Amino acid sequence: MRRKVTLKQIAKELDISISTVSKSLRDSHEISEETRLKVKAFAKLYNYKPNNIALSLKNKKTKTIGIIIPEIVHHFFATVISGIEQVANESGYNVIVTLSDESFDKEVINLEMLASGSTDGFIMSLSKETQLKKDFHHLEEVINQGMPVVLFDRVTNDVFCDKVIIDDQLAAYNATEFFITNKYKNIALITTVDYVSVGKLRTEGYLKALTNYDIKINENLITKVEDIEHCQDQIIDLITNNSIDAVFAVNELFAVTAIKAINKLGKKVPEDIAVIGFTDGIISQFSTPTITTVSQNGIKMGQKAAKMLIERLEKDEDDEQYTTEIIETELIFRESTTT
Amino acid sequence: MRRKVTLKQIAKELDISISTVSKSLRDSHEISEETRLKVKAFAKLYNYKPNNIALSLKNKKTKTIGIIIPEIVHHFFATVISGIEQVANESGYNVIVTLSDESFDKEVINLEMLASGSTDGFIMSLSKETQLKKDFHHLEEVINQGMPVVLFDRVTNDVFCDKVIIDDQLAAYNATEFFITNKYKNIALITTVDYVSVGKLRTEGYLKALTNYDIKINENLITKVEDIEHCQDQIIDLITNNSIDAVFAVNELFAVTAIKAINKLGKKVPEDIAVIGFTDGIISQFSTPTITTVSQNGIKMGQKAAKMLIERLEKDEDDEQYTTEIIETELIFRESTTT
DNA sequence: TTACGCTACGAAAACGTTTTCGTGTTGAAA
DNA sequence: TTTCAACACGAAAACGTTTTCGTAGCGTAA
Repeated sequence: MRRKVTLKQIAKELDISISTVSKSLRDSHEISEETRLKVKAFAKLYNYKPNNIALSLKNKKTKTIGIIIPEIVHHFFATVISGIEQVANESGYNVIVTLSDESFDKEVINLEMLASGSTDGFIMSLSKETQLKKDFHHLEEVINQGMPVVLFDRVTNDVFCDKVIIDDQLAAYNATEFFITNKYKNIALITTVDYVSVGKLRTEGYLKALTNYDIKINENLITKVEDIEHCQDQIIDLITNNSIDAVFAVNELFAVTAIKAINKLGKKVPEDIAVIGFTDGIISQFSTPTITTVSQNGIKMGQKAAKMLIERLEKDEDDEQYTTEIIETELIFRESTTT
Repeated sequence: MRRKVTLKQIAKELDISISTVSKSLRDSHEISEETRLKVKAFAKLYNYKPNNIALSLKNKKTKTIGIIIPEIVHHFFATVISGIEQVANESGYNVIVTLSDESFDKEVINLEMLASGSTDGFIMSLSKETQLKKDFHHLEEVINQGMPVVLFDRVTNDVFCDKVIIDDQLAAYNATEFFITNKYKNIALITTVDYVSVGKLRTEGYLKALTNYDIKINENLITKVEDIEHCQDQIIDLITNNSIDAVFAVNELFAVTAIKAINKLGKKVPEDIAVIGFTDGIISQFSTPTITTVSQNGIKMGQKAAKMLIERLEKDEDDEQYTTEIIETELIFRESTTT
């Protein structure tokens, strides 16, 4: 087993000093060409690679970005990671991923762990529990220590940092408006409980659209799902007990569940009831019928977040001017709606 | 902005030596209780956390596991990461994820980058290109340097290391056998090109089942998809031009595409044609009809891989005895088959 | 008084780099 | 012959830890 070779070993082997080896490899003009070539040949032969850890310690930079997300099995978050990874790699950064599992405690633990030297900055989306507790001390702490943080998707106004979001309210407004202008009268909403920031915003967009078009809001048509695992019953209730011709769901899961419920009740999508979802994930693309949905463009979101973070990392003066970037959404028309 | 506090700063502030501070925080009996408490109080006040990078350099351990996978937006890989992350966290390890994007070069670059001190070991699944080239020098290199590697799912016999896989052949055999014993006569196979190791194995399982039950193999019923993006046409051809009553697909995408093609041709699943897929992902769970599939249990796979890696990391003598763990699969019955 | 053994702490090395500064040698100019 | 620059290299510090070893001060037993 050939262990990793260090500058010291090369120096010893060639009977020169460590400094000379280091300078040779970095093409310093201080070193004669003879020595330089000799060292380089030797280094190549032994496949020398500088030790990242030592470099990190010396430079006080790890060239690593920490990502903390609630769940990785959500397609949306996976696409965001993919976007982050792309631009991070281009700029020579690594990406270290941890999951909060929607738990406040895990979020704090992961943040603190990564903040102890492992990463230069963070890109994160808040866990549900954190949004519920509204406790952001852990974020303020790391920001205070000079580590930049970029929040995406599930953000909060209570923390001052860069953010990248979509205009959830506008996107929901547009989806609802599409229904309205296409003569749908009874538009149901399937949404989350209010403490999920994006869910609340999407609900507001729905309400705003109805109000703007002078449509009376019927609370019976609004279902707030408490327990995602068992949303099916609630949704079936909604569809059974009301005469509706359109459903706007704030995520894919609700949308597909609605479609299945509608089918089960002997009605057809989109002929009897049209459906629009949120998040252009696997489900929307492959469900039958395929689902018209609001595309969040996770890749772009990740790319933007990474760019913002890296930009802040690479300039030394830390200005306190934070920006919130809004990624435009798009209504992707598929089979669950007619035009 | 309160920068991170170090031992040196605490020492200076309290006018004692660095050693004393370090020992106090680690509850050394060498230090008087008075000093110990004083230091601890001060450290707590300033929220002292040891610098991971410095520790890594000193201990020659990073407590970090490197993951290299082809794609993160594949649900299966996401579940594996989730499994890895779980047991890694429990053992105090971090997880750093990089993506090869199915490219050999990116796989090599990421591996080398992480091998230069960033991680203690690797868990990876080979990129398609790597499997095609059969070039594993990069893996041998890091293994030779004493870094343990655990390969999962897409593995190779050409590299000596721990592996965790499912018995792809057996799983495919069982799925095919299910069709056979339920009186299905004309069982089609939709699979990948042969250089994808798991695809090949699943194909073999299908063939073996047919052979064992004395069913003549009809090459026309076997479609090897070259280009996943445009698999639809190939699959439509298959179903149009042959009289089949069952389809075994080696992944979710092929399965759902087959179902859509079958529907388009005016036939019904499962009444006219039954379908079994592979991978219990989002698609299988939410497609209409839901898809009977072979569950790979990515979570379990990730957990096992992480356990194997950590076990090897924590024992100092490196034995050359490598094991290949086989995760049992399960046929999950849903609506795309009748029983 | 001497010898010894604690107690409580500090100095320094080590991990692997990079970089600043110092210095010995050489050759050329004065 | 003296002086000085240029060249080529080495010593050492620094990043933040942990740990080994050394030791000053003090109390106690002989």
